[in-house]
Amino acid sequence: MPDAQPETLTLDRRATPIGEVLLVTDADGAVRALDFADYEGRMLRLLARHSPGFRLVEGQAPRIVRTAVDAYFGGDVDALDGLAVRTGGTVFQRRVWAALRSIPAGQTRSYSQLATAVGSPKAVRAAGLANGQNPVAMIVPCHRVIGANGALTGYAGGLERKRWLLAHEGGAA
Amino acid sequence: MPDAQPETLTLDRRATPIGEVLLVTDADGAVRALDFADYEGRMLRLLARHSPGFRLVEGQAPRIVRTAVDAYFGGDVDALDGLAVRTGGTVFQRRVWAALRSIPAGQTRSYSQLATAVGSPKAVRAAGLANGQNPVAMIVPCHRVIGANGALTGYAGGLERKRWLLAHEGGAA
DNA sequence: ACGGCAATGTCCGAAAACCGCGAGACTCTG
DNA sequence: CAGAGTCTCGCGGTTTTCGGACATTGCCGT
Repeated sequence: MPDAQPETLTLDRRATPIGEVLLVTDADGAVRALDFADYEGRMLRLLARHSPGFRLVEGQAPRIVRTAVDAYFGGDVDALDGLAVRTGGTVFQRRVWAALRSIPAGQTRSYSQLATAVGSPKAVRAAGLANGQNPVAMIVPCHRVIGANGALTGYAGGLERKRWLLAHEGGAA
Repeated sequence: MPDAQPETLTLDRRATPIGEVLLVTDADGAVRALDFADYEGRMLRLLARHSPGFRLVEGQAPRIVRTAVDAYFGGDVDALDGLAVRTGGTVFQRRVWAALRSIPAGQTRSYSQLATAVGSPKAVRAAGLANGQNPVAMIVPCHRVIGANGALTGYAGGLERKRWLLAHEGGAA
């Protein structure tokens, strides 16, 4: 009488200039989560919300993912564009995350522009909130959203890293 | 820029003596849901709770599953015992559902016995509720639980069917 | 015998709180 | 007066919280 087996996800760890990152991928090679090692708790919480009842085993992420991450930090700032991600979340959240992926490296948007892009021009704060709940940092570039006045306002991994990422991508800021 | 692809599940429909049943299986061949066609809404709701963000396509369930279902209705009442199921749910619910699978065809248990079996002898009502939220009818035999006085008390697919199933399994009742 | 009640884990709906914002009004300096 | 800080408030989706309801049963008082 075989019974329910939870889904198995792979947890990889990679060193980067801004600290170790955690990289969770599924059986299809899609990225389920990406976060900095010092926010492991937060990542697991988001992961649990999107994929209830999963099981995490340490291991290597698919080569295509690993090389893309390394290439990004190596200077090829568009390297993450082709990676497949898989997340749960509400309709609104997915719209926000999809909109994020269409912001090219080196550019930024304001929260207001983001809200407008998903069709709810007045849901500015909600957009900010959805932004912060993105489980897949960097690949879904939530760091490219800043305040209307140019201030960096907030980042789940710490403003230091947001600043570093934007500088790395060579934007005006 | 590929984006989140929801998990794809297969929906099969099979005719039985007590009406058409819906049969949802995943890529691993595990049964995610099984319910009667006239309760499709309820099934989708449970499915959504356990596997948020899935996509359903009509198709055939794996042969091993189809033949088992047919064999069960054909008279081999133990045919479903070997099938793998996969569900979400809380710890308590999973314990209840696991306990259900250990009730042999042709036998029944009371809600009280069920609660005792999962280690919470006083959670009788809770056990009943968990019973009713079983997404995989028949394979997880929630119909084999009846009132302490022998009454059939309730069944998500209708008491008619509960009665039919118990008679089909040849129990004393 | 019959009716009422307590115990238990979870879901459901409603209401309230929470924010990675932004615009406009206000103050306070040079 | 210009300009930069500060404060206040409205915005809207999500999360949290809370109060019921339930596929029961055994006990207690009448």
